[in-house]
Formats: sequence, structure tokens, C-alpha cells
Amino acid sequence: MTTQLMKIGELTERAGVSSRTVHYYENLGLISPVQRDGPKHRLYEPEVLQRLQKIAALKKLGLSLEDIAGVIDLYFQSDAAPLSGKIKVIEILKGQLENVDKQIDELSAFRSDLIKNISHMERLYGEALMQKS
Amino acid sequence: MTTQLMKIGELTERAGVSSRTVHYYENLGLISPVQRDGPKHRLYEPEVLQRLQKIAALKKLGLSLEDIAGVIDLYFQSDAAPLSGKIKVIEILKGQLENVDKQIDELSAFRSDLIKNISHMERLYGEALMQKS
DNA sequence: CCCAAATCTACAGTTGACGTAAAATGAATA
DNA sequence: TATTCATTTTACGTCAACTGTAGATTTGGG
Repeated sequence: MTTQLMKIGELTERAGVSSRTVHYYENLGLISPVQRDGPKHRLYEPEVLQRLQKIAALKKLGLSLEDIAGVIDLYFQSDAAPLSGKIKVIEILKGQLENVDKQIDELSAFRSDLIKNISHMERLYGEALMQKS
Repeated sequence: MTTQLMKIGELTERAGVSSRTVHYYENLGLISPVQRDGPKHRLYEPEVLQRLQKIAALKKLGLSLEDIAGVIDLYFQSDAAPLSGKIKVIEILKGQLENVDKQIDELSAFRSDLIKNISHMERLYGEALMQKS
């Protein structure tokens, strides 16, 4: 069982964030390296990369880092977690699903607005060309 | 022609933003009151309300206020604008359309991820209940 | 063993997006 | 017209989320 650990350099390159940010997130409790009694340089499990990606996604949802700190673990909970915990997870995930749906609706509305604007502009564009001749 | 001007109080209430925000936006050049040589209190045309709403929408798209400053005028250009301007507007609007589509895609991906997580959790929930009996 | 590259710690600085408190204004009322 | 009192204005303060950086430490390779 070779749990493929990586140093912060590889992690940041793969996740597309700076090492400063990684330290910052560690400080907020969003991620953490493996226990390091011996080595002074941090080592990370591959799961941390997943976590960073999930954090980015949740940020795009509009969650603050503090909010994220409150839910990030839900996504990486072991299947052996206590039943009460699982029930709560389901609640929260469903809440997030609602939010996502709402945001998709909003974006769709904005999208059709855009399309309306574009075709309006293109109509004007056409008229202007007509007058030129 | 009674151009129905409003004071900042009405504007903020209708737009759902604070007066501080309105002043801040004015400072960034996002909006502006009518010329006030005499009165010290700002007066706004109804169009400013539209602008504030558009700003809110663009913010939800993830644009910074600075980004927005670069495009907001495109939405409120007179139909009599020069042809070259209109062409540029169309370009930019189409660029935004691409962004919106990308974001919708991302959200959709996040959404199905969520659903997968939820059903996974519900499966575990079920199993846990089975073992309880 | 030695060196260059990577990492660590700690503290300060920045940026975006506002909040707040006190002074100034102006519309209604006495 | 004088007063009053809600609105507005202005200037300074705040908070989150980074980001810079400088000097000390660690590490892997020759």
C-alpha cells in the first residue's frame, strides 16, 4: 500500500493555486497535510487535491471560505461515519442542490437576456448597413 | 417631458443596495447622478436603476466591478451609436454569452456530482438502517 | 559534505466591497 | 421665517481573501 504522497510544489501545480494559498487554507482548517513528526516539509495525500478542487467549485457557488470549512468534510466523509452524521450530510447536500438549481435558473435568464440584446444589436447593425448604401 | 428624477433613498430601496454602495459605484464610474451644480444631494434618472440591476446580474456572473465598468455602458448605448461601436458591442456580448454557457456547464457538472453524492449517501443510509434491525 | 532549489515561518501589504458615525442638507411644520 | 428632523454626504473604518517577502531551514543530488 504505497499511499502516494506529494510535496506542496506538486500539489500547487496540479491544483493551480499558490503555496501561500495552500498554507492559508490549512490555517483555516480546509485542508491538512499528513502528520509530520519527522519531516519539516508538508506531505499531502492525493485526496487533498480533490479537496482543493471542491473548494474552488464551492467558491464559484458563492460560498465563503468559512462556509466551506463547515461543509467540506461532508464530501470526504468515510462511509463508516455514524448514521446521524450521514443524515445531516444528506440534508446539507440537498440544500446545496437547491442553491445550484437556483443559480442555473438565474444564469439561464441572463443568457436569454443576452441573446435578446445580441439580436437587437444585430438588427440595428443591419439597419445601419442599409442606410450606408 | 418630465424626466422623473429620484433621490438616492428611492434608488437604493428599489435596487436593494445601500447608499454606500451607490456612492462606491459612482466612484468607480459605474453610474452617475445628473449634473448637480446647484443641489448637493444627488438625483438619478430611472435608467440608473436598470444599471444597478445589470450590475448585480454581472456580478453574479463572477465579474469584478472593474470588469463591469468596462462593459456596462454597452448595455445602455443609444441605438444611434456609431456603427463601429455597435460591432464591438456585439463582439463583447457574444464573449459574455460564451462565459455564461461555460458557467452553466460547470454548474451542471457540479449538480450531477451533488446528485451522485446524495444518492451514494442515501444508499449508505439505507444499509445502516438494515444493519440496525 | 556541500550547494542549489524547494519549503517554512511570520509578519506586513493589498484589493474589493462595502459599513458606520458625524457633519451637512433640505423639506415639512410650527 | 425659524425650527426640526429625516436624508444625504463625506471621510474614515472594516472584513475577507488573498499575496508579498525576507530570512531561516530543509532536502535531494553531485
